[in-house]
Amino acid sequence: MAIAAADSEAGVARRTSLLYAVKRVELVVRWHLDELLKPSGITATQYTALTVLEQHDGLPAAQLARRSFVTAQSMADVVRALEQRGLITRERNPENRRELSIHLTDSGREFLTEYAGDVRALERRMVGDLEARQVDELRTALTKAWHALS
Amino acid sequence: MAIAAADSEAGVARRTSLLYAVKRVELVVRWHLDELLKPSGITATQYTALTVLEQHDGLPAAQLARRSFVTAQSMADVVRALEQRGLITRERNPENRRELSIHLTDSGREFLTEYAGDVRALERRMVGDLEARQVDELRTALTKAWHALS
DNA sequence: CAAATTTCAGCTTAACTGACATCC
DNA sequence: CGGATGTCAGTTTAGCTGAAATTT
Repeated sequence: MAIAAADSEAGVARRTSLLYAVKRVELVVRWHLDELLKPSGITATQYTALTVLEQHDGLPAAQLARRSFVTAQSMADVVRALEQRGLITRERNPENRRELSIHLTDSGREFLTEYAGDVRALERRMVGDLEARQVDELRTALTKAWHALS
Repeated sequence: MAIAAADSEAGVARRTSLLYAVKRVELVVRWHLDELLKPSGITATQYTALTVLEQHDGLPAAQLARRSFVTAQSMADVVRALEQRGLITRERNPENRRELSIHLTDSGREFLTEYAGDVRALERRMVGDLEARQVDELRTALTKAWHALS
């Protein structure tokens, strides 16, 4: 989807709408990420889930869904795919019999290692025209913006 | 869909991935925009097209598509919907007989005026925790990031 | 002839809503 | 019982690809 436009034009320095600015960055980032992951057969959504797991091992699917910004039902498909590829395993949480804790397998960790470089390169390329301080400020601003609307 | 995760967690101040940060802002912004536009029956995509037209009156659909980040085929549906609602008109460009120049109608302009306040409020709320200088830097950083990946 | 615009047709596929069982 | 979690089923719908006509 899209958002409010506004761009500079021959001479006139019109301020780009922030909503539009966020949108287009997200779109171009997604496009690059899709390209980058294409050979692996892993979708960007699946990749996100893996990186979330990397930081929060043992999460149940429902919580993984929240952190990945999809519904639990959608996450079920993602989890199934990742499990079939052997990148994750699920095991009953002994503390809570209704939960299935999800863990990265060695293969899953290897996968993340394999692509970490490319993803980092993408991120670096994205902020290639910014100074380190500006990158930090961008991250901070985005995080604050997210909190403000959540 | 989504992107590389990484967040702060009890104590540990892990740096949030920029890709993840952009993604989640985009998602929450879209959610608010959808809510805001829901009563009007206009989708966020249609709204974007209208704001693009506001700045570039007379654009043919194919160019409108590019600026709205969708294909020409997708834009055709958007344009049809907007035309049916009387928010835009299309007329053959006398300079170029294959083109259909798209123009906002008075009704289209009224629509934009009607929602401009709410959209601006959303944007302001989004950057409510930032100083004016930081907002400008955010806009600049996002624009540079987009250019760097385009 | 290549490139741009428009439009018809068909699809796909990712994510959604709804519903329900299980468990704490 | 309220609130999570997991899972089955069905749907949608937005945007896509493909293809062709027209014009420059």
